[in-house]
Amino acid sequence: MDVNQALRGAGLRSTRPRQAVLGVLWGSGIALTPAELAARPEIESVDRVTVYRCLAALHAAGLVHSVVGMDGAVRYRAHDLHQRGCPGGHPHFLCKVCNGMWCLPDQGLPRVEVPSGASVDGKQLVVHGACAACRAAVERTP
Amino acid sequence: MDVNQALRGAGLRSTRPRQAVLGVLWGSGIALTPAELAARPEIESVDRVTVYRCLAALHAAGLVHSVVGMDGAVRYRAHDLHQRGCPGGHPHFLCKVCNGMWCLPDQGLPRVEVPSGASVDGKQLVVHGACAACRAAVERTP
DNA sequence: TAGTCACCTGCAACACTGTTGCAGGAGGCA
DNA sequence: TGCCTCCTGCAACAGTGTTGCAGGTGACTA
Repeated sequence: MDVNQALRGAGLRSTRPRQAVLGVLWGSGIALTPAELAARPEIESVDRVTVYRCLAALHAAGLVHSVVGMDGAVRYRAHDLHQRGCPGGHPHFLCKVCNGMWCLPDQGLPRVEVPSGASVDGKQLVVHGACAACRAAVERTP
Repeated sequence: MDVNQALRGAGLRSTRPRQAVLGVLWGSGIALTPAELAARPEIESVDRVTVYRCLAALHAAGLVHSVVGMDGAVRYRAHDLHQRGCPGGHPHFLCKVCNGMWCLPDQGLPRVEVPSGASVDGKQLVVHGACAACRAAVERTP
């Protein structure tokens, strides 16, 4: 499935900015903030406001999910191409050095007892630390 | 232990803004954003910048811990008076209606397998939904 | 292929959040 | 009481996200 098909399939118009945003998210494989996205060469020419609106549309259409890192930044991650309607029902790993965020889709989220009478809409588990590449870089240049 | 003692004990000067901020956090029992804190009558007269700096100092001194909600807002919660050096090592419940945040200190955080070579500094689990009071309010006024 | 219409984009402006620099003031100790 | 360090408040700024609006474009129909 390509970017065009994915957009159409989700009921969205296939426009250049949306193709670019979804293409970068698919290509990067990690979760990106709107600012990181806007800095990509493929998206540099797209207005900042349009990036936000594209992300909102993709999110509403279920093509991406969002995660809030310990730094308070919202990051967006494209779902696996062949696994529609992802969930985001998994932990995420956030590297404090390079700020990259990775999904940990093999693992689930634990059951949590909430205060009596409260209802649960969703959960989010973020693990923060240093990724392998950043640890190696730090050890090379102490 | 009172606010003064707590500040001194943590190696901080006991000033009016710090007393006010810590007092409100202790009194409220829930986690508050800097903006929510600054809106409190006890703190209204304190400069916005000072609120941020007080929170940073209290956090560094281990008198409060911080949590990032699904809304991207950082919230601060005072530790239990008699339980120094809290941890934040527990889940938090965030009400999407009133934006209140509660600690769930009886429960731990699960073990998570991170990508090979990565190191873990900490974890954060946020459960979002509606608190009992907000659910009741919604049901009363449909 | 041309026409139409709803949706999308880009620009400008704004609100909010958080940070930095600096001068003056207050807390705490001798 | 005096002094020194730390803290506060003000001003200014950067970054992030939102809103309104005019114009442009995609997709559908005839």
